[in-house]
Amino acid sequence: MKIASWNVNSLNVRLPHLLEWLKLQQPDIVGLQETKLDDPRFPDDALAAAGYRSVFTGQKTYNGVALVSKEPPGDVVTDIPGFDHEQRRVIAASYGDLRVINLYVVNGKAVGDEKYEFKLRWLEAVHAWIADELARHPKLVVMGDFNIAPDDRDVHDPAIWNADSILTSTAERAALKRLLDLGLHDSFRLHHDDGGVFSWWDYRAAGFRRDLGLRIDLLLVSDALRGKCIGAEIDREPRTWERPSDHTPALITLVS
DNA sequence: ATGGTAGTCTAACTA
Repeated sequence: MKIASWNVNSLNVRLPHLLEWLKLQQPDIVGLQETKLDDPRFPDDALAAAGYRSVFTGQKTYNGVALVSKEPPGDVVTDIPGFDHEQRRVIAASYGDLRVINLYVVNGKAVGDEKYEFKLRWLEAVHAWIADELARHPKLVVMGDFNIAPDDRDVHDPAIWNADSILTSTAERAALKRLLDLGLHDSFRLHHDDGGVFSWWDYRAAGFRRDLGLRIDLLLVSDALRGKCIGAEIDREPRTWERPSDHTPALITLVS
């Protein structure tokens, strides 16, 4: 089965891209971030017509996450236990014995900013939640826009994206490592050692044309899924389409 | 060093 993560930066604008990509790739499960839609406006009818079930938790203008899938979801969670917050950034669901958590990690704005401090607190809460989920669901995928580039291979210029920069700072990377230390693996790195493969390019300064990107969209797989993850890719194509999201989909292939 | 773009919404915030 194929599982994907895509920050669509407004599902209202990007629905045609999503529908086209579902047709092309036929993924089984897709986690969306930054839908920027409140729940009554979520296009679940259009996705149902394309053969996909949807669960979602959204808000106007900002944030918003969803899971769309060919199989019906169960046991849906839309808040970090003990960390309820108005910002709609997490959704989890079960598909048989597979558990999927979809995250839109806080951006953080700049190192030292109050939003950065919130990012680190939020990641601590997510850590506790994932530890609990993993104890109950050995077959776990944690996907999303992590807003953290794991290491220097994942940035176009390590001099710019350094230990003091947002998305690459020491504390952010340490928080990601703490998640991985629970028994999760960056699926892309199970299959590729090369640098320069990115999932996000800034709209500004012709970032995509110049390939000034970062790899911040990740799918983490648990120990129990590690051997079943037979492929991990980033599909650059949707980023080449007209009026694209600034992110492009990341995906994995799992065998049962 | 600055500003560059996009989305939501028409002012300013977020990324």
